[in-house]
Order: sequence, then C-alpha cells, then structure tokens
Amino acid sequence: MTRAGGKPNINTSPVTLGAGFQFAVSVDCVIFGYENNTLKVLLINCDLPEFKDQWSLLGDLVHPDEDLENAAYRILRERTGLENVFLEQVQTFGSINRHPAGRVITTAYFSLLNVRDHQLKLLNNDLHWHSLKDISCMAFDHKQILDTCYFTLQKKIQEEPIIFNLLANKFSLRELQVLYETILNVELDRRNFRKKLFTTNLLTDLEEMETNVPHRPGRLYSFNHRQYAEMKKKTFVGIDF
Amino acid sequence: MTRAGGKPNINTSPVTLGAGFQFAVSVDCVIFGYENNTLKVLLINCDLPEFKDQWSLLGDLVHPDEDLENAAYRILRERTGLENVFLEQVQTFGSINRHPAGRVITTAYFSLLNVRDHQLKLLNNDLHWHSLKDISCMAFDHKQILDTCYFTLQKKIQEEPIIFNLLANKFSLRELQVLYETILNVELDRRNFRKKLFTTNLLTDLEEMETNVPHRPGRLYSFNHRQYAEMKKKTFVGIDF
DNA sequence: GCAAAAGTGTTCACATTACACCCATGG
DNA sequence: CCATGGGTGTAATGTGAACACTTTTGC
Repeated sequence: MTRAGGKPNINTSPVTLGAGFQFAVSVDCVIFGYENNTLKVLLINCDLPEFKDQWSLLGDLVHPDEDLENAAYRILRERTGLENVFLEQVQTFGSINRHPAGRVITTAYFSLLNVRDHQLKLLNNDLHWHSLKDISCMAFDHKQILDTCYFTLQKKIQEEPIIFNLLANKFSLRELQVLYETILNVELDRRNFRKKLFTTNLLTDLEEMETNVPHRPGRLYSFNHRQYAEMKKKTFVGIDF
Repeated sequence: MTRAGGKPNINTSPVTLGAGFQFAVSVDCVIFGYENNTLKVLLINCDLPEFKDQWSLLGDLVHPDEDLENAAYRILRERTGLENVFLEQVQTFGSINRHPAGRVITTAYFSLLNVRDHQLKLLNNDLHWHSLKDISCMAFDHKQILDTCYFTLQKKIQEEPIIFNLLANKFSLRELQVLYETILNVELDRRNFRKKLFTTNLLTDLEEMETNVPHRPGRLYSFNHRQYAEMKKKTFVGIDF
C-alpha cells in the first residue's frame, strides 16, 4: 500500500516497467521548404502494403539510448545531410490504431530549411518535395500531422521571426513578403509590409542588389540574428481573443 | 532493399516492432486551480527512493488499448472525480534518464479546473494543492514540465478565453482581473480591463450582485460559451514580434 | 464615518490601414 | 517602349495606456 491511495503508479511508487514496455516510440519530421513561390514539404514513398504508394513523413523509431529531439535531428541529418536546421516539437500523436504494425506513439517535429542550399543531397534518397496544396492523402495519420504542423507554422511566423529559415541568407523584401503571403494565404500591402519589417530592426541592409531580374533590382537583406537575441529579452503582456 | 534508399524504416517499409518495444509511455497532468487569490497545482507525494518525499505530477502509464488523451482524462477522473474538464496537450518529454525505472516517454497535459466546486473528492487521495510560488524541487523532471505548462498557460490565456475554466460559473470582474494578474504576474488597469472584456462580448451579465462582501457589491457575470463559438469562426493575420 | 472595492470617460500616443506615383532593369 | 516589380509618404482610423472621482456596502 503506497501513500497514493493504494494505487501503484509510475510517478509515486516503485513499479517495474515490464508490463509497460509495450510501445514503440517514433518521431516524424515535417520538413518545410520554399521554392518557386511555393511552400513545400519533404516526403517519402511508403512501401507498407496498407499504404501502398502513399506519401509519408520522414520518421523513424527512436533509439533506446537517444533523446526524442536527437532522434529528430538524426532523421534530418540522415535524410538531408543538414546539421543546423530549425527544428521544434509540435505535438505527439498516439491513437491506438495509427500504425498497422502495433502501438506506435509518434512525436511530430517541424523543420524549416532553405531548399536552394541543399538540393543535391536529396538525390541519394527517395525523397521529393511536394507542394503543400497538392497533398491530399497520406499514409498513417500523416495528413493530420502535416495539417497540425502547417497550422503551427502559420501561427508561429506571426509570433517569431522563424520564417527566415526558409530563405537564403540574402533575400529581397519582395521574396520575404511573398513568402509570408504564401504561408498565411493572404495579401499584404507592400508599403506597410516594408515599414513593419524595417521597424523591427531585424533586417541588415547588405548594400547589394538583385541581379539578372527583368525589372528594377531590389535591395538584398539578411536576418540580423544578433538584434533578435537582444529583442527577445523584452516581454509582452496582453489579452487578445 | 526498400525504395527508401535501403533503410528499413517504420514509415516506409514493413518492419517488425519487436526491437522497438522498449519504451514505456506515460502521461502527466498539470492540474491548475485557483483559490484564495493564488494559482495552485495539484501534486502527489512520490514514494520512489530516488525522490523520497518529493512532489510529483499526477501521471500514469498509458494502457496499451488507450489513446493518449484518454489516459489523461482517466487520470483526471480517477484523481479528482471530474469528467468534463479543460485538458490540452502541451509537450512530450523523453530524455533518456528522466525516469529511474527505465526509458519512459511522457506526454504532459495541462488542465484547468474550478477548485471550489470540487474540493471534497480530493480527500480520498494523497493529493494536495500547492501554491505555484512555493514549488521549487520536484521528482523526475516534473519541475521542468510544470514550468513549461505554466508558460503555456500564460501564453494561452492571452490568446484564448480558457481562463474561465478556473473560475466558478458566476464571478465578478474583480475576480477575473485578479486571476489574470496572478497568472500573468502583472498589474492591469481596472477601467481598461473592463472596457476590454466588455468589448469581447463574452460576458453575460447575470443581473446579480455579490453578497456579504465588506464593500460595494460587484455585478456577477458568466462566460458566454455560445458567443465564443461564434467568434472563433473569424480569423486573424498579423506579424507580431 | 471609515475602509474597501465598484463603477464610469476622456485624452494622448502609437500602430494599422488604405492608397498612387515615379524609377530601374531586361527584353 | 513596354512589362515588371522597386521604392517612397501621408492622412484617417483604431487601439492601448494613463488617469480621478463618486458610489455602495459591511463594520
């Protein structure tokens, strides 16, 4: 009899986990990229008979000696060759029958990367970028996971300047604005957008211009990581609903 | 050899999970309550020798035939007797050595309930409400989980009107304001607060007054769930960082 | 009557929105 | 010279912040 009202419990009393070891744990990465004015996600073909020729997220079982987040980074590294990529946990999906092989709990991570810098590595894999709009059906509950991560992406880019992870180091304001518009699925006023972005002080003017564009070249900017680190120290309190 | 570049993978090819069944999966509930102008959390004593007499969140192993969220609801029901309580997934914690008994992945949920309506049931358990400010050390990584959930609570009450779950059905504007101030740890201007709340149209004026208060009685309000359901259909797009 | 909180409006600063014209480049 | 997007400012509106006095109750 424990002090917890007679209920042996993993948090309150010494229990053996023998009976508890009935789960497999995986991570799935929703890897967003941006190319040709289109938001894309990196998918792989699923060979399970249950989901023949359907698309699947990049995921794998977590190793017994591996932290969840490390497993997600490993998948990114193995599949894309990238080491320092934006990655953040989104949500865990654990419905009973979500995987035909048995009880598999999966934690979804979303990742943002700059497609142009990393195209070559993908040739080694059976991976493909898919326009988000063209994805209807996916293996497992991956469509639901993707939708959740896309919603999180939409919300987060309005709260934190993570969007720059999808762009090359140098970008024009036009590119940045179109990217916002693409992800949020809205149109933004160009002058107001510029004003807004400049007042954040997060853009470094590179004093360079676009080249080989069939119109007046725009200035190029980079994201000022140092300035953002300063800004983050400030807090905000409000009630908005 | 699968199409996935020769890597057998849980998402791409038929694999047996025998080797994957090495995890225990649990859920932990961070149950917030509000009493005597204090934000509290419901904890239980931990009897594990490693964490002798330290406090622990309410959690348990997920049953093999049970969804994650159902496991969290079960814990709430078993511990508090409550059925319809606000509950939301926050984050999953899976560090290798977070549990001394073995590899345990835990998904944290946070819950909001109205303490006054549900005091009696707790007598059957070794549960206690703890003022959030008095909690320093906890068993496992539960302090980290609690901090994460508290941060999520602070953020969410500024985005969605979930705070009403912590109050009785009838409340005065004063009570509501003090609750906001307590959770956010700020002082709010009373007139601006009233204006703001009234313009949301989420409060139903019950045409009742406080009684037995040693000052001018305030009006009582209730949260208008129906109105909020209407509001939720609208969207918002902005860039705020 | 005193302590304590209820109730109530206005002003100011700032942020957001809407909106139109000329400029530089490639073809 | 034409198509395309770059670059710029102002006025109107809306939102958030600051702020003081009278009222009602219990004791």
